[in-house]
Amino acid sequence: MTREKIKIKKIDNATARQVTFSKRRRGLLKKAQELAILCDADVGLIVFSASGKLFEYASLSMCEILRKHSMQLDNTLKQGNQTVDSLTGNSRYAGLKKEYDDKNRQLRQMRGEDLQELTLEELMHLERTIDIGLTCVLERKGLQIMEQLSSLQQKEMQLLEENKRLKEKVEEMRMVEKQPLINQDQVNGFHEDGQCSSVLVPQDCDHTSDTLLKLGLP
Amino acid sequence: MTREKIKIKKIDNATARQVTFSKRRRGLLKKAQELAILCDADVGLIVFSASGKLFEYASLSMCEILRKHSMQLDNTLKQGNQTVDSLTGNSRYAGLKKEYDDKNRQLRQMRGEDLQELTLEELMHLERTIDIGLTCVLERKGLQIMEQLSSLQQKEMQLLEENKRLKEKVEEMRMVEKQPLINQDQVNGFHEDGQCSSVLVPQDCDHTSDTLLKLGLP
DNA sequence: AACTATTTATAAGA
DNA sequence: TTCTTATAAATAGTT
Repeated sequence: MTREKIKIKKIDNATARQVTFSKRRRGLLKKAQELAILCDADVGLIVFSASGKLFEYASLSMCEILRKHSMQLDNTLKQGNQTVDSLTGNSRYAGLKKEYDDKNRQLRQMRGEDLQELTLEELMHLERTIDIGLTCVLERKGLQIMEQLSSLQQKEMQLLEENKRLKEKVEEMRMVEKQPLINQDQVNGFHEDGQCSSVLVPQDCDHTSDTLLKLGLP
Repeated sequence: MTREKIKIKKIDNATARQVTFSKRRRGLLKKAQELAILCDADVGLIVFSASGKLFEYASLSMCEILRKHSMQLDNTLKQGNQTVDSLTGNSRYAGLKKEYDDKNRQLRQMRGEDLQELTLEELMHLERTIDIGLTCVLERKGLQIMEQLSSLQQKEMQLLEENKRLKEKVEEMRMVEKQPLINQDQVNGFHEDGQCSSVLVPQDCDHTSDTLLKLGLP
């Protein structure tokens, strides 16, 4: 539906997939609502993102929708079968355990463990998956590094400017110093070498330290 | 959305409402499916017509979707009283859910997704983990390939030997053939060109085919 | 997040 | 219901 027609299959690029998910999810929720209102229908829509986040729409409360739905199931199947009750009990744990084991196996295989059971074809697919992951991580790492670099450069500029200002101030005060009869070094916290103690610009120094800490640098 | 723009409110005319329901219901189900496929999401859609008829779409089974949905509710209500939880075994479930979410996140990050939240240090650690995994997979792939190669070479040796034996047999029989007065070609299934029909060595030929099949070769 | 060229979805009519 | 068609909406790729 747009710049280019697409095939309905899983979008490879993770970023594009995420963007499309956001757009289409909104569209789907809107259409669900419109159907409910226009046609006086009861609609329940549940969407989980790949990362497990939940989005939902329900024309009534979702509970009402699910109650009606399980009623229908009872009508259709009528045998003594899996009711919602049994799903909320122990079998629910078993189901999650199964999913957990599966994710755990996938994770271990991506780390190079438990590869014995895999065929050559599966190994090549795994290799490609890992390779894509590595590429993404390297790209993100590069971005992260560039961010920190530019942040540091900016900080450097600020410090240089501050330094310059301070030097000017020192120079200026030295000039003043030569005229009055009383030497005011002790009072103002300045010394002959031109460096400043923290007394004069405590805010700036503290801010600098904070920034470095935020950057995670020693 | 077409010949004329309409307001999103209940359609007065019952017939028009029914027609619109049919059309939009189909559209909604289609979009739900597309979202599930394109974005690797889990989607469950339940629609009741005003007359109470049920229509639904679920990317997994609807039971799975509803189980996941009730799982999420657990997360939201997590601070509820622990006594009831531990009595009903819910805390055990919640714990597993937490572990599951963690594994899932790790897996997604190894695939190069959800990297925004990571620090540079974490990214570098992730890179190393992936790199090690990739090395292991490549090593295992190499082993797998070598195994298949040596298996094929062994098979080749066997076939060459068999070939040699057969040729000797053919030669031998030709010699015999020259002495008797009666030409036995028809009877033994041999021809002048030295090739053998499957009649003479059916076992061997079958065994060969089996081996090739196990190797996954065409 | 905003833009826009296209594709889709669909309201009305047949 | 189904088909057609003019038009409104949704959205893929881009910035």
